Amino acid sequence: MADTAIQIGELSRRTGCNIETIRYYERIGLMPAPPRRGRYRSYGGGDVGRLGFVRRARELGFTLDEVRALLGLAAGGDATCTEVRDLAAVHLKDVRARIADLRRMERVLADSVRACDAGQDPGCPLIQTLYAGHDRPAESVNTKISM
Amino acid sequence: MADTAIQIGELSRRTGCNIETIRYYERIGLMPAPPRRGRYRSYGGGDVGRLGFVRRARELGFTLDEVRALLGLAAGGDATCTEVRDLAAVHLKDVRARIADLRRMERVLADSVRACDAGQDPGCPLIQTLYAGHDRPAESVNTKISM
DNA sequence: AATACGATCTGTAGCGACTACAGAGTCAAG
DNA sequence: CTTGACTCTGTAGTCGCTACAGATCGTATT
Repeated sequence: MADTAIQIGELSRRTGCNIETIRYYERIGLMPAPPRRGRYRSYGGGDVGRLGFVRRARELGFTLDEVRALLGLAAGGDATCTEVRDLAAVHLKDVRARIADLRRMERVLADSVRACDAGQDPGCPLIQTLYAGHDRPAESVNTKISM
Repeated sequence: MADTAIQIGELSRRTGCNIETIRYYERIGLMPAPPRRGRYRSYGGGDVGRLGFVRRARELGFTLDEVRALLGLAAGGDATCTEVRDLAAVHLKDVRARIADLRRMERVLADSVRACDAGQDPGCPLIQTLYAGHDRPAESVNTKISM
């Protein structure tokens, strides 16, 4: 436990997290500032764990603020499970909304591409879709256009 | 056709596009700088059409660069349908990849929430998932974590 | 001992697609 | 003549990184 000290490059390799990103996480207070060996950052096993946690949470689509909250909850006792659950449930709802949005896009795009391939319309079907719009002004579940 | 001149607020209302965003589109050259009545921008029917086109393309998830390309193609003749089709097809692939990513997230989240609800594990199942990772380092189709 | 190489350091600026101000000017109605 | 709604310009902020530039550090080789 004592001499498992590693440098930032090794931490990066073990977690799959970019070096610049690690330093960024430190700047915004998501990762603690580690002690220095000389002027180099010196990390331990705890950091590998914490950063791994952060990365996995990010892979599940949690925002950095949510990750911060999760880290706080994870540190607390086990009475926090409900809170974690609720955070996840809210996020899950969001993920599902995004899936729904994307599926709508997918459908329209696939239809257009198919119509293009059929090639019977005078003029490009997709361009026509874009010019005319399709009935509704197309409000998405998420108000904003989420790239 | 002559006196259909409208102000930016009206254009915003008709297209559902934020005023600031309209000015932003002008700055980046996606919308042409309209003539001025005094110092106020004065738009015509063509602008409503063009901006509507842009908005619908954005709703389909095209990037602004892709929208620029689509606008160019739309202006060109009808030999461009193939190019439009290809642009759409590439984008469709991307949309599908994102859906796949989100579905992976959805599955893990839903599982965790369910496990939390069951409430049999000692400790929170989601927190445990995040700490331990689930077998693979979880590479997504899109290399980067796409919020 | 000099030098080359790799890793790390700090600090700043850029990305995409907006969004949010501040502070000034313009216009019509009451 | 003032109020209120609208518009103007310009700049800075958002999110989550990513990409530099230019300095410094530690080790290995010549």
